[in-house]
Amino acid sequence: MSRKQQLHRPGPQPGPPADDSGCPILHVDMDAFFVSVELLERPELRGRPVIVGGVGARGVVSAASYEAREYGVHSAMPMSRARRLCPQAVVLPPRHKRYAKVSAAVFEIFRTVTPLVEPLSLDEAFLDVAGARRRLGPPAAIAAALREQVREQQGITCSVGVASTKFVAKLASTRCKPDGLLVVPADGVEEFLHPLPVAALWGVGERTEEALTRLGLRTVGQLARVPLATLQRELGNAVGSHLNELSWGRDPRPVVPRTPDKSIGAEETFATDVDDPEIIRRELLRLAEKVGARLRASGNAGRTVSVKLRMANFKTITRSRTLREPTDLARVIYITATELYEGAGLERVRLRLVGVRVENLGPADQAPRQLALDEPEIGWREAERAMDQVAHRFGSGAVRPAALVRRATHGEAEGEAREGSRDGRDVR
DNA sequence: TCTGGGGTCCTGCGGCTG
DNA sequence: TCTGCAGCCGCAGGACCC
Repeated sequence: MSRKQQLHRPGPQPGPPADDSGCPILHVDMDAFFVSVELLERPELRGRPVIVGGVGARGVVSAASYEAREYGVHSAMPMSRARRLCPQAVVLPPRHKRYAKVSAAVFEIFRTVTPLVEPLSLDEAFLDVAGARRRLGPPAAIAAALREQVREQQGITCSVGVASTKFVAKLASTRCKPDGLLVVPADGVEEFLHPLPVAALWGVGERTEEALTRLGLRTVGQLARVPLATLQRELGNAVGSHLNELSWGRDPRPVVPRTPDKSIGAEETFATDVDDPEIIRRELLRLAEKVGARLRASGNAGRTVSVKLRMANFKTITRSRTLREPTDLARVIYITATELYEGAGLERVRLRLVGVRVENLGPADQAPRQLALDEPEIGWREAERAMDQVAHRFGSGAVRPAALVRRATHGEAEGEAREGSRDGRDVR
């Protein structure tokens, strides 16, 4: 579902089985995952162009069926453009909870093979099957069995790349989509990689591709032959050496089942641009509540609060502040975010997006905590935990700060209170 | 054409400190 | 006391990923 999938080409012709003896890494990627899940409940849409994505004025495509892709529709494309390219497409709003449920079931299947499962997103993961060979057979056989189980148990298809490294396995799965399996033998990595366009490499996005094109480099093979020092001079030390390594198929990263979160954030694009500071502040409050609740649910607290402000012309600025102590309290996050917003001097500027993020995370139970002089013994922390419990029992809208419910008390639907702020209307 | 929302990582700069 | 330097940290911006 990524931009990289536009690089997809038909896989190699069937032939004798490839040598998978040096290939313990599997990359499993669900095919058009969000669409596939929707089709489980709407089988009548099979074979038709289907798009899952934001249905608002500023939505983008989250996933497109292969039929829709034939019209040029792809993920991250503005929905307005997608509708123009494929007016007959059926457009469905995303249902992330539903996808998360199917994803969890698929990942359970993965874990019957190996505990070394590294999720990349809801719809893809790396598996290290080196330890499963004696029990389940060679990697290619394990991959085939996995694909079969996912199809049988969940009714959706996936593609699997089998290789010696994560990076090559990922390219292999992209290459054999949809519903495919591709083994890249350890001694065939260069032959596989070098004809590919440079944009196939991890870390080469639009900008880097432009820079490489300016250097006359279009394929991975061409890039591989450029001296390391030249790449580092043109792209920076880290990116230069990273691309040099990848171009030779070198990627020593192991499959890591769980990496701790480094930041937790939330952001919102308004349906129309907003220049009313009161509405912006209310949105910051809503986002701070959301981030605080997610921090507490994950058991984390963070020291750095940052806000993101995107103006009507798409210019984006961020402002951050590091606190003396880590926090997981929405109140602290909100106060800090508001001060950062006010300090940015954008109070009469039209904004299209605001975001709040907390970084420098660590376990909340190990965070030092000093009671402020004016803080009662039972204070905001306890109040917010009580809110968490109410939300857990009755749903996330059951209890909220007064500033976020005023409109609902005027006899309007709760959901509209939020939509109101997104519309840029004054909801005080 | 008109660009979501969740993240990670890198770079450059300036301030602080020993 | 002042200066130069290195290392660290905080901050801001940007590129990239799914």
